[in-house]
Amino acid sequence: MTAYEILDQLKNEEAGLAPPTVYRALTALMDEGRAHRLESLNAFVSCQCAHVDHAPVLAVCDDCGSVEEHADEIVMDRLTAITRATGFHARRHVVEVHGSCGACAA
Amino acid sequence: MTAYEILDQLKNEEAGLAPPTVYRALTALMDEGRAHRLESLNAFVSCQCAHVDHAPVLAVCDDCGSVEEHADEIVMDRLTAITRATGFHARRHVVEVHGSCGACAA
DNA sequence: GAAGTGTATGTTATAAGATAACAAATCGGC
DNA sequence: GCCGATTTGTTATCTTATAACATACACTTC
Repeated sequence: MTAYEILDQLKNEEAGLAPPTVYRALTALMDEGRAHRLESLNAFVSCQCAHVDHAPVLAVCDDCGSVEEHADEIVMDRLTAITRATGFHARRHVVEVHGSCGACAA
Repeated sequence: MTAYEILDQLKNEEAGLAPPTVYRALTALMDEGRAHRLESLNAFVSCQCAHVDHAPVLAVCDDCGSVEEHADEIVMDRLTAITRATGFHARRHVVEVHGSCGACAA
């Protein structure tokens, strides 16, 4: 869901809302780990995982738009290790996979 | 480098260029594997790797803006495997790491 | 309690990123 | 050469995100 889609929905309930309000709320939710940014679609998804420290792997179905969330510490640790080889200090990971979900791929 | 930064530069050499032209060129370059999209910054980077089939891991320094490119088949394969557990058919990977590069972290 | 400072919130305006739409040119097949 | 498909260039508009500003609120100091 993009910020503007959220805005359109909230406008039906609460007149006069503007983009900054939505973005601030989304930023707060992400800081709490309750929502994730989906960079490749300029969108946001609510967190479906039990609270983990690592960013999730988001699998996006290009056909139906569904988003699956996978927590995988091995990937994140490997990313941190790869980049550490050049002295890089990793702080935030963005991991997204585009494809077709099980239902659409069948 | 964002598309508009590229556009500004090209405008000095070739008057009258417009965004679509730049985006088309960038799309073509990405199709050839000669450039990569940096989703989290709405930017593009030229490909520095020997030609690999997999999307690279892009490590972005939030301090100086430098971008390191790492090719790692293990990460990509694991991403494909994780998502395949639910029948997902992976086609495109987005893997980016934000942090501080070796020079800035020192 | 009043004043000052910093932060949060809401609103307005604008910046930044991207694409739709259209016209013209080019290419390939017949 | 003609026609349809594709490519290229241009104009216009859409989409996403943030800067800027005003106001309110919270906290600290006197």
